Amino acid sequence: MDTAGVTANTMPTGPCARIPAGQSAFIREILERVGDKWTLLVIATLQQGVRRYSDLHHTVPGISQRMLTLTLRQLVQDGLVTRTAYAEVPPRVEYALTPLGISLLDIVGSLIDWASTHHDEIREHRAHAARATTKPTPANAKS
Amino acid sequence: MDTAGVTANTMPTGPCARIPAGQSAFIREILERVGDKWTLLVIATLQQGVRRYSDLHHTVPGISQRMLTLTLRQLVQDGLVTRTAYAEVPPRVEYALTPLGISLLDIVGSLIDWASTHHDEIREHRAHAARATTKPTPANAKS
DNA sequence: CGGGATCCCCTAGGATACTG
DNA sequence: CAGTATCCTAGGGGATCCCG
Repeated sequence: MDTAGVTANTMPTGPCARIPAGQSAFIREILERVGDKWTLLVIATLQQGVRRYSDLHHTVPGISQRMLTLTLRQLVQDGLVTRTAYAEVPPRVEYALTPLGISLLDIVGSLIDWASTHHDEIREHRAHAARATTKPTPANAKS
Repeated sequence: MDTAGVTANTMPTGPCARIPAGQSAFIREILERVGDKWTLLVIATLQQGVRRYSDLHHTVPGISQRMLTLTLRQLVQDGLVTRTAYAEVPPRVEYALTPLGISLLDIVGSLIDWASTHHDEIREHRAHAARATTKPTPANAKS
């Protein structure tokens, strides 16, 4: 039974409530930052502490040098990660999260949490989906 | 293997600690679900309550019919949104968040919060980026 | 009104090779 | 070791037309 909204869906007075227009910019921003294929994985790996390039390269499963470099560069540029290069004979470069990066990690944690909690539920839905389109009128047939 | 971990790497016996391998799957899953261009925007719009197709179409700025349809279909299939079609003369279809969708909205809220809090900070970093590569401070080594 | 079907373009991102 | 440069493809996603 859906009928009534779970959390009082009564918003007839205005076209917007909290997220639209103004906030869509933020959503865009977030997606451009962490919505790509590797950023979150790299950040998640860096949560364990300082990591070297080659270290990350084979810790993050399946990432190419190119993508690792690009991802790291963007993260550094955004101030989420620090890059420390040591001018040694065998070059050594270390990457680490900044406080800002760590603060993001917290949110990501929630996201992972959510996914691990509900992913059975979602998979189940996907499974026997393509079923009812939630017909409101059982008496009225529509193919 | 590495020197000293920042946050007590209590995982010396294995190559992975907490996020890698096992969790990367979840990250992947999340990104495939909400990492695309429109999903979060649609969900955010639906937080205001039941919405019709055409309603969404011009509430979400810049979305095409195609993308709206595809996004909604995926959301319905994943059980995040319900689709209710009324067999009327002028067709009417309403979309609404399921409890599952609402639970996700909560997390997204945190994400938006994070973005709105730190986006100045990030923009500032991006601005005068391309600067120092965080040299290991010749006078003092990194902590 | 609420989509489905098509065409087409653009860019994220993989593979490979080279350099300091 | 830690990248950079280049080439190339899959598919995300816009525009357009059509249909029930």
